[in-house]
Amino acid sequence: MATTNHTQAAQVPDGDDDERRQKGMTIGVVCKGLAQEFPDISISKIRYLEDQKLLNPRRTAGGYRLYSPSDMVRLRTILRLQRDEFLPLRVIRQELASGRATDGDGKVATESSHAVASKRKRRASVSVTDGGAMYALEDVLEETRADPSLVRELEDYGVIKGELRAGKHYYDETEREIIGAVTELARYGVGGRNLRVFRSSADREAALLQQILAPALRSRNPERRKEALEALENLAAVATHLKHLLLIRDLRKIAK
Amino acid sequence: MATTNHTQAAQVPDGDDDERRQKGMTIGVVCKGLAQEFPDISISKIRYLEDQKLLNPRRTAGGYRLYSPSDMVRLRTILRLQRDEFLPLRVIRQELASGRATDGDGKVATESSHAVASKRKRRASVSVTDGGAMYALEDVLEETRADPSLVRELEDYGVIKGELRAGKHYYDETEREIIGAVTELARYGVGGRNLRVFRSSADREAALLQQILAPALRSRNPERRKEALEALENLAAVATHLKHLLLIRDLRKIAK
DNA sequence: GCAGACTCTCAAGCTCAGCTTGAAGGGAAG
DNA sequence: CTTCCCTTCAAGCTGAGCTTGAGAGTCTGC
Repeated sequence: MATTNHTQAAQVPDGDDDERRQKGMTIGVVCKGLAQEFPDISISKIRYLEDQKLLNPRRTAGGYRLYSPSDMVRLRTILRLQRDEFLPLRVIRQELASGRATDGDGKVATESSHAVASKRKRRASVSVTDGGAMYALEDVLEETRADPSLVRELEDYGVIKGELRAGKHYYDETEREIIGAVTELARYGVGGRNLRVFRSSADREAALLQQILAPALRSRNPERRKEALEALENLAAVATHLKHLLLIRDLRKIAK
Repeated sequence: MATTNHTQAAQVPDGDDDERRQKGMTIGVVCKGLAQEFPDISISKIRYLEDQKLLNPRRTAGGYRLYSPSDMVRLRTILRLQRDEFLPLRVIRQELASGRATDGDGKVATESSHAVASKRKRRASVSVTDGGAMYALEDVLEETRADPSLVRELEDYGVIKGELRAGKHYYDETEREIIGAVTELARYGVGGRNLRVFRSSADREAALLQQILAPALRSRNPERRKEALEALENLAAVATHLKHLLLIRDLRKIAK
């Protein structure tokens, strides 16, 4: 940790940067890179976080951990939630699982440590209005560590559809996250065929919400339409929250 | 926590209320009073908080602690910050010292109109493992601004069930939030009968998750069971996230 | 193809926050 | 005066969040 490097790239020839992006960084490199912002990071701590199911980096053939850029983002998020929001790991895990934990990123150099400002930043992926960003299949696979056959399955089921550009498949942000979530579920043993359950309930709800907001949505008055879109988004958020609560309620019966 | 009390108020005649306001309450009374919202409160814990300089109640000539109403507010704030925001005591102490801790219930009337669902801070309620806190019907109505008839409707539908203690209805944290969410939906025009949609999908998912974790949940090995419970919780979070993404996906088609 | 730096797993241990328990006693109220 | 309820203080317990060490394997450059 003692090394005083501002830019961690400085030590490394430019050529390696590409290589690192592809291959990922080893745990020691990751650790040194984070030592700037998080002085009490350590290799063993990073391994511990993995042990606690907060990370899941790729491995080399020999078993070495390889951290991708998105692993880094996730790791940084974890450390920030821990340091700034005082969240226990168990809660951070949940926050990440529920997609709630997009943090403010930033090359913000010296954020005076304990500024606990809750910044409500809405994720693009949970917004009805599409951001428009697209991601290549290979990037998505790398980032989510998804099984390619699972992606095909999702396409077959019509859950996602992607887009074909120049012979490559591209997915929007929501689709990317769907793939991530499904991959996560698969790790717990929820197979592709079970997704029908989720899909059909989403369809039913969408129909319900549409029905309620249909008049406003069809309005030619742009102001009114915008309001309707906002309402739609809020409704979606509340509906999701309610569904979660009902699920919890059911699970509690099961669990006891 | 040895004492076995069901009802905290029942033991005390009405006339004492004034007296208590002036003289303050003893630690035992305080403890019983808080037991509804904070089931794991205890006399020793309250004393511990004082030891940690978070409280400083008056004393009688004989050395008994006497808690004033403002002591109660402070104590409640402390417990809420600890339970809901996961703040360590050291941080709570600072927050209180710097006057930042205005949170909680309060008679703060300003929160009326534009309070658009900004209270997403709630974390405790999304856990499968029930905290055990209970809230009186009137408090819930006041807090969620729900229509009493709506609560009845929910009970009739079997969505919530409440608990009858000493002639009063009590609800747990999840039920309280369900009431809040449903109230919010009602404001957008989603009526009670539409809740079937949500309810049935929750039921289906619960069944699915149960099926997957059934063996582990039935395990007699407590360690294994605990792991299963954690997995259940994570699964619930991911499943909810996925449903949200799917809903968003559907709504996008509708919106455009 | 070997040295040396780096990494792996797994079990045990360590520290601190946040309480709990028990002993030994004094105050409050019927 | 008796019966709870309350007091302090010291010791102990539990779980979260890592650290350490042993023993073994991997990677990289020369």
